[in-house]
Amino acid sequence: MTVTRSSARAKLLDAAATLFYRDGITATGIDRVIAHAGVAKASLYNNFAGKDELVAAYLSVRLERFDQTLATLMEIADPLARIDAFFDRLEANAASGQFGGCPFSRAAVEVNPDSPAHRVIVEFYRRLGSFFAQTLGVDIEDAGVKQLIVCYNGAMSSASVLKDPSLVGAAHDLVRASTMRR
Amino acid sequence: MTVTRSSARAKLLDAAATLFYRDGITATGIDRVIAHAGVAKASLYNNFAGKDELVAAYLSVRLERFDQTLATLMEIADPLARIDAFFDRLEANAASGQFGGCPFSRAAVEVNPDSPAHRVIVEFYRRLGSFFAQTLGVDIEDAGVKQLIVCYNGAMSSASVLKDPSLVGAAHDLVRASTMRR
DNA sequence: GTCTATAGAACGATAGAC
DNA sequence: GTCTATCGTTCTATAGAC
Repeated sequence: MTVTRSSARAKLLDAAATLFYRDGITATGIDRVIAHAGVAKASLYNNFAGKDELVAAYLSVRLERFDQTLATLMEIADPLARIDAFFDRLEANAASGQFGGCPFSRAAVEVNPDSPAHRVIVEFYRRLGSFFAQTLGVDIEDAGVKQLIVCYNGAMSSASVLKDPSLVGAAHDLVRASTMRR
Repeated sequence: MTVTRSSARAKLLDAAATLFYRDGITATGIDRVIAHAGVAKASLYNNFAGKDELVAAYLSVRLERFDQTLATLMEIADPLARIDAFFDRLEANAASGQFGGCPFSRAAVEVNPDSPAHRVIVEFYRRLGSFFAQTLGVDIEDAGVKQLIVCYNGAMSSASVLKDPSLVGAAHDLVRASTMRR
């Protein structure tokens, strides 16, 4: 069995999720990750090619979870109700204690553009745009999609920097009032 | 004249502005800053207490420039035209080659909350909110102000991450269509 | 002399890689 | 655990301006 092997990998991904998101990627050293995971340093390099790959894997886990959320939301038939539910989830997240904004846009500031992590970030925004486009029944290049992306990023960024969850509500109001909903 | 004195400091602030904004703060080492500025390492520590203070000074220069922009915009009497002009400037900036999003929200990801730089970031958002509140003729805690902050952050963040200036235009459309303008 | 500039060595700490 | 590289910082030593 490869129980130990997968366990070390899982513990590392768990520790990475907590530390990279809470303290930042560059500010979090390898030593801190393995200490928090409770594994040996060699276990990291057995499971990942290096820190860059660990960062990419951390974001991939986030992306998977995001996909599941989108799949759940797609079960809502009414487009307007679906978008409402999307921003309701955002508001709930922002109100939670560990909230620190969008993990992908946060990471985008810290990773360099040719990093494997950057590909995951781009993929996240592609899926976000695709979700909005499907819901609005328009092309992904549509202005309405762009407005929703602006509202998402604005909500996450503002609520995070100013530590004020009510800004997500402001973004939600903006979405309700905007032309894209007609 | 104290040409030499102010020159080293100015060169350092110039180099810091370029490198911190383009490559990120943590990714930019002291050695790279002084090499780009063409000054000695001691000159940095003669003019600034350390890297943290240099980062704070870099953001303070940005804040000063932002203040001048706001002062110019305040000369526009009509509130709606003033906000239009604000987002027009954003669009122009985003279309320029060196655009990399809001320097303050970018820095917020990299500096720790008790850093001197963080105080400058908070001050930036205070002045941005104050500008919007004055223009709308409402309190700084008003929902309309929050919506404008969301649009600003959403525009800067989206256009930067996705490298698509048209997202600033989408944010502008959102502002035009929103309830805050009635 | 005093001040600020220069170049560069060297410090301890910590990074990522193996 | 050990390697090497680099981080931010401090210090030595010297040159030029007022």
